[in-house]
Amino acid sequence: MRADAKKNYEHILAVANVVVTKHGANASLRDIARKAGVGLGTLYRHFPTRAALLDALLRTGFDELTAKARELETASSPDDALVSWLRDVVTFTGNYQGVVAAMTAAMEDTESALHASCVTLRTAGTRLLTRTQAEGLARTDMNGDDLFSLAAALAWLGDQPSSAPRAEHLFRIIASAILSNRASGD
Amino acid sequence: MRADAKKNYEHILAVANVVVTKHGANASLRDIARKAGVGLGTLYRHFPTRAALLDALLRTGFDELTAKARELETASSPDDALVSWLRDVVTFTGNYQGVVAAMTAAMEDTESALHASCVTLRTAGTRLLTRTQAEGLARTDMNGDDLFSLAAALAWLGDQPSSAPRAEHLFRIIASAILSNRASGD
DNA sequence: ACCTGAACACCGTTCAAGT
DNA sequence: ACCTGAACACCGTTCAAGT
Repeated sequence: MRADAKKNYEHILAVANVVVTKHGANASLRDIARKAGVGLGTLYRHFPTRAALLDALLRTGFDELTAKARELETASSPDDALVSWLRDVVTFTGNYQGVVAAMTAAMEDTESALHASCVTLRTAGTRLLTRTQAEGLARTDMNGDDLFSLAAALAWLGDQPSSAPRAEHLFRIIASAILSNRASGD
Repeated sequence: MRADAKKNYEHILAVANVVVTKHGANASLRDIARKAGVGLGTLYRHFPTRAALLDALLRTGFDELTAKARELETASSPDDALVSWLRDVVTFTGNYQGVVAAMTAAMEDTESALHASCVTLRTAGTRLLTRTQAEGLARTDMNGDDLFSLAAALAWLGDQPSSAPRAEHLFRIIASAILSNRASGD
């Protein structure tokens, strides 16, 4: 990558971080290009899709969450590790309003630039869940997809002004559901 | 209302039902007007906001859900009534992709044309929840807002292709969390 | 009273033309 | 190689002009 191109890339990303933090994952790309003082085509050259931009924006955070999962795997009891990590995931994605919808969409679309990151995240969660289940501390009728879905739902609730005030409480309700070690109960 | 106006009103609503069912709650209003063979201003005259259109579209269903809640209150055991009603709410809103976001927004915005319907729905749910709690069959650290949030989250999950296949399973997980009669668990 | 559609200010996306 | 911004096909919303 040429030096000037790299500079543009970095600058667009920095501006995007500000704009997306403020206006959410559906922020105007035109607006980002404008604020970055760059042509609209330049933004598209570096980030051919919105998912590509979001992935570049979130990858550092995703990597940190993956690393965190590994630490927790040895440092904490299984149930504490799972809940603590889940909280981190929800908190992080909650920083970017609307990003969780992009993530659930990317989960299904293997062509999405966000796909790999989401799969990595799900894998990390699955490991923590499996470990907790093995100790009989989490319900066994759940898999990593369910965990990802519940995390996404909690993040989405955090985006809704009507639910946000009780987000922590809703988190605890769902966390307790995961940790109840019953078989598929109805 | 003049006869021709009424006819337009009804026809727009019928077309909107088709379009919103197919393309979701954010469907193009222009498209609806076009397909209804009506000027764009006519649509805005009858439905000044998107929320007003959605409310007109959903009110029948909301009324049915409210009536259903009353029936269940006398016909079923508290826990069965609550879960059965919750499932109906989730199923109904799940028919219109994206409508649940409009509902959570309307919950906070007293000026929204959807506000009253959402409050009515929440009230119906609160009654079923309170009754279940009184019998010691639902966790007591929850209120009607939480129930509404959890219903919304489940409906939202149903809209996400990555979660939809396990929507029923996720429903059961959350339903079981509501029905676990423990105090505020950590 | 009610309807129409042009007008305005925005989008996302593409691509010829420039350096 | 990379950048620019006009062009295209869409939006939501308003409102003067028509019937």
